[in-house]
Amino acid sequence: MLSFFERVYHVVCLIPRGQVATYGQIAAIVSHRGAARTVGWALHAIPEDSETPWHRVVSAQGNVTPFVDERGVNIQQLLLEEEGVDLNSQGQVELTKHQWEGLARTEIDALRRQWQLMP
DNA sequence: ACAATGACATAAG
DNA sequence: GCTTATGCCATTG
Repeated sequence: MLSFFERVYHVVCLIPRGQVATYGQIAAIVSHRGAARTVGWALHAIPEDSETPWHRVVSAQGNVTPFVDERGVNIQQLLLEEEGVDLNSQGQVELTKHQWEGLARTEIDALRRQWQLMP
């Protein structure tokens, strides 16, 4: 039985390069609707050497995290731009262009079965 | 067991 | 547009 965090990481790894997903989207897959906050918590807990593409997760408005490094550079924005995801003047991802379509019902069900989640 | 925390979401004013 | 308030849920102290 994978922990909630591990499930989050698993799903985040499914987000294709050049696309982004919202916290709510992830939450809807790994748990019930409403676990969005915990998803954020899970991402916050990601070790830096992890290969999980956490930068492909943004808020429902397309906002990236306010986290910046010592030089004030927004890591997430940088990583996204490297993948060809453009942000508007307000530093938001254009969800209409880059939002991940998510998983098909059948795929979600398969994952849930794999995780032994009872809906 | 309980309260607090969090990189959220949604609805209402 | 904005600011609140409320719901949500796993983890941690």
